[in-house]
Amino acid sequence: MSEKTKQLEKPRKALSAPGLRMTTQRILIMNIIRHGQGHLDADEVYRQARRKHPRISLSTVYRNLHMLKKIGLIEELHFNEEHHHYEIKQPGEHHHLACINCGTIIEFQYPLARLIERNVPEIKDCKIRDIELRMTGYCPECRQKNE
Amino acid sequence: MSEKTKQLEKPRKALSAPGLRMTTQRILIMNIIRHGQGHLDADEVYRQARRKHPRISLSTVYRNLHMLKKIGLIEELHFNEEHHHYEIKQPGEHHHLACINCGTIIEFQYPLARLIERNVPEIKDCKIRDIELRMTGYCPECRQKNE
DNA sequence: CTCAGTGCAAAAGCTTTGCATAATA
DNA sequence: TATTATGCAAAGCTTTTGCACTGAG
Repeated sequence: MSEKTKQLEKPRKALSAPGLRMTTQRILIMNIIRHGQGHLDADEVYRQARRKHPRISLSTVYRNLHMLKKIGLIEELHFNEEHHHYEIKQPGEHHHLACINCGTIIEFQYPLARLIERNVPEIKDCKIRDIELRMTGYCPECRQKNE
Repeated sequence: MSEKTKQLEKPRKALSAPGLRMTTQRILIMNIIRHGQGHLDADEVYRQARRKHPRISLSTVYRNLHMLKKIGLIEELHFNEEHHHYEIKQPGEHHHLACINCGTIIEFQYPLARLIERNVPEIKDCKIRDIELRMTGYCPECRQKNE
């Protein structure tokens, strides 16, 4: 529940949290990522940012990526490439794991489709439309009891 | 089919391919990865290798990781961490995508379970037992026709 | 004997950090 | 005005590359 509450926080609200400041650089970076379709790595964000704000520095980009990730506004993805890619965290694919001991359903979001499209050679040239992942196993509690 | 044939090639055979040489370093690295449970990054392989072969160099490790990956003996995994991890490529999870236009089934292997266990906060403390991924979409041919 | 592979050291990327300055709340 | 955030430059890591030498086939 607290997980969900966290995810529903609005960007504006999150960026106005005590101790945070809405600088032009931060807003710019946030907007670039918002329109970036999840394709952007740090350097790409930097290059786009410089078009609007030539004096921005790479370290500012990195610091903001870390910060935005930390407060949950963006997500860091790891594809088959060398660098991290960033995208706005948003409700998307929705998967679940069912505990075979107590029946609990654990839900989570994760952009598996994109990861698979980029990471699995056999799928690289395909277009994924629907994706559904089903897992069974043990929830944290039942796992402990089992061990 | 040729995909399958490729995957069934024995390590020994693959390592004896024309133009390749079975050096002690290469065999050592291969064995370390084989026993590494998929937890090893380049530096870890290097440190373990030095215990048996103190004069081995990091570049040899990197060059062999690339080479072994290229000939399909090991797999490079990208988890939520900074570095790549390597493991022996072996038949494991088996997933598929069904083309909604022509019905073709595209099969592929990918260690999704491990990736999810390491990458998804909600699942980190769970134990996955079964995993099944179903996807629908367009195979490369039908995708082209559609565009 | 040949040429793929190795070790070493240097270079190349990408990311992080220290510090003085600028800007927000 | 009190801090947070920035820009710059330098440092840190991981990974790659050039080159002469070694060793497998």
